[in-house]
Amino acid sequence: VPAMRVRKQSRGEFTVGIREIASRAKVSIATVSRTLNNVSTVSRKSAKRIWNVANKLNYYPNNQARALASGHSRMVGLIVADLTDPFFSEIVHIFQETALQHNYEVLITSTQRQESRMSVAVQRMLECKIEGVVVMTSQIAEVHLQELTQHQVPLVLLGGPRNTSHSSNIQIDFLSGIRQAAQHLVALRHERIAFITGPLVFQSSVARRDAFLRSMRELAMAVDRDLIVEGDHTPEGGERALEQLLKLVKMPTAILCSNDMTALGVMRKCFGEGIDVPQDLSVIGFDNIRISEYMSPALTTIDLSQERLAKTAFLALMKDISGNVGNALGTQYDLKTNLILRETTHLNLHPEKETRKLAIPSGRGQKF
Amino acid sequence: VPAMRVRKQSRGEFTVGIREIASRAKVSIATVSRTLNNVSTVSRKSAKRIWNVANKLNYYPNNQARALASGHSRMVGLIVADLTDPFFSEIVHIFQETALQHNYEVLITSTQRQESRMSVAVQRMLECKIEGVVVMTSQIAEVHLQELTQHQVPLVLLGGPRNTSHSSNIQIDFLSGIRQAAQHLVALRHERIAFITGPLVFQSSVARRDAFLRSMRELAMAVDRDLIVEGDHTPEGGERALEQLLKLVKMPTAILCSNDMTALGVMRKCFGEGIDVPQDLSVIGFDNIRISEYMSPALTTIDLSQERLAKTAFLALMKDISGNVGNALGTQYDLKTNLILRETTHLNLHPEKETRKLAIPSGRGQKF
DNA sequence: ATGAAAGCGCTAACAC
DNA sequence: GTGTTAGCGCTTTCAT
Repeated sequence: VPAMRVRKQSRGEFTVGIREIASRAKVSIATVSRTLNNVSTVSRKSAKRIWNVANKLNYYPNNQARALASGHSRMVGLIVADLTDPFFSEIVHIFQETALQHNYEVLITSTQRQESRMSVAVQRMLECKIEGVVVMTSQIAEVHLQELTQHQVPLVLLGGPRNTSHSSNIQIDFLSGIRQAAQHLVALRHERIAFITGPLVFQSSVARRDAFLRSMRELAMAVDRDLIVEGDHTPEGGERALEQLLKLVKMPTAILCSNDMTALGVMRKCFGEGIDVPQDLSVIGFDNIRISEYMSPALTTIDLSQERLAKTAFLALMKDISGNVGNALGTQYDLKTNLILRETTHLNLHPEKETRKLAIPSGRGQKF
Repeated sequence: VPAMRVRKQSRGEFTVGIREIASRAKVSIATVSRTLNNVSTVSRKSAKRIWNVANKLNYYPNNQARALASGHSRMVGLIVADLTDPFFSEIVHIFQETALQHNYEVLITSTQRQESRMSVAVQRMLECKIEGVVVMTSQIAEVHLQELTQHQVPLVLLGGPRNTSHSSNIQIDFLSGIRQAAQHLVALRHERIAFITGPLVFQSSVARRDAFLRSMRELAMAVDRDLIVEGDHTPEGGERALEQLLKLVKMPTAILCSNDMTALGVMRKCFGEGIDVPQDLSVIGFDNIRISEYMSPALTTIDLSQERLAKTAFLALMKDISGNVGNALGTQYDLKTNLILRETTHLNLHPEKETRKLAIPSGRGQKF
């Protein structure tokens, strides 16, 4: 039985493919493929003809088929802790934008800070045959990362363990910004400075707290145990933490928060309790999410450039994907943080002991 | 030359596929495929054996291959105006969550309110052979929608034109919520009530403004032309709009904003200018984004349930995808809006003319 | 510079 | 219940 050369249309649907283009342009499908992929060995004449036909037919290549045939899906994964957190939504956006410029699609996953969601996320990534994954959440068990590396998937972690093999790592230099914040507050005569942490089960939360502790030690400032309160990086957590601080016999005069959402909750609670920010209480956030600028008063915060982070992450992944195969140890990246002075810090009006008066009239609008 | 039955591994990479499983489980690849797809006609014994092998080999199906062979990509597209806008990031999240439950991946696109980005978005969708698209932005030219319908892609629009063929439509009932807001303000004795619109090139912005105008007319309240100011749905736009309002000889005592981000800008500016919200000026937002609750004072706003919107959109799309093929007219959906009373509205303390005193002491915390 | 042909990993008839 | 086989739409040698 001779093979028929009839195009079988399954389910009666009609799709333009390179076959159609090939026959109309009187060339082989190979030439069409080359043309569409900008392979240089195609003659000007054919190329022109092929492009014309393709446009006329309103042709769009089939990514699935392409991926299958070429072995490259041109997809990467991005796993974040919470897509609805402004900090991450900004990152997701820039990351995707960057990916797009490199002709990559990105599979987004928000774990909503629940570790249980990771396994399904990893599964999706693997089934879509992504070429690499960026992980921006601590709620990820070793097992899941192993599952990925086991399948040869290049990994870029945010604040992962120091010397990871099989994966690159982006480290945030919390200390640089937090030290600036601490010095700023001390310069404003604050003596009782509180710190509201993130969930301490996460490395990154611990790192921020430790950076604070270290900064205070450098300045020879005592820090009561009471003044370190655990939050959860949500406004609600911030409110609860402030409540706890409010019960103290000696209230802090300044609070440093592990992220801006926490600071948002703190300020909200202050408003409710009639506490004036920054006259009665100075507040500093962390992340510099877009809306921090629009709070009233505008939040003084530590900037962690979401744009730099997102771009660094994608580029790091690209490097690892296109780089040599296999077990090469990943690259380390470091991102600095910086204090952004706005309106929520003020000279401490109620110092406990008289210190020598310095000519620092106010913290507002002051260049650091 | 006899055909060899050797698995040719391209590029030297090793991937477990159903062939591998089949040979180890001593069945054909068809049976493996059936098992993995839970087709009931597989014997218990074989199924068990196959699952065991699959698990042991750490097998993950290849979605691309699946899509190609079956003709179903199990991917849908979601196009939103701005992923970094809290209103949309919430929607994106819930939409994706819902999609996941139905075993669908979602291709997210944020047009950043630029129409130019639509064409590339549409291109991506088409190349990924998505099964349907939800469009939640007005910045989309007819041409692009046509491109999609032309390719038989089911469409769900948010606030699209009324009687669209080839696409379903989710209509927001702006009037229900805006009328409540207007009545609330009038009940609080406000007479000069301003409205900051969204960009008036968009149907949805016009619709909100018109709902306001209509509500005021219903209440026999005059609305000066000066009191309708165009914003752009960003905090910056809100600030600019308030600036304009501030120049008026007769300031409004209440402002209704086309969205919460605008209200955020307004409140920020008020804080800067020493205008007390709500004593001097009542402010009402629209959308009820999560942070509106955490502003200080907490924003009174009109709720548009992001959860309902996202779920409705996805389910509508599912219906159109699985429904009959071709040119069936889509379904219309309607979503109500509702006033949420919080802390940014207050009895007007400076009424122009004495109206009869009613026993309404304050707008704060009041049930409407 | 172009074409023929062999798959990529899987699904879905169809046959038994 | 299970196996055989023909593709899905494309890329990519290998010849020519």
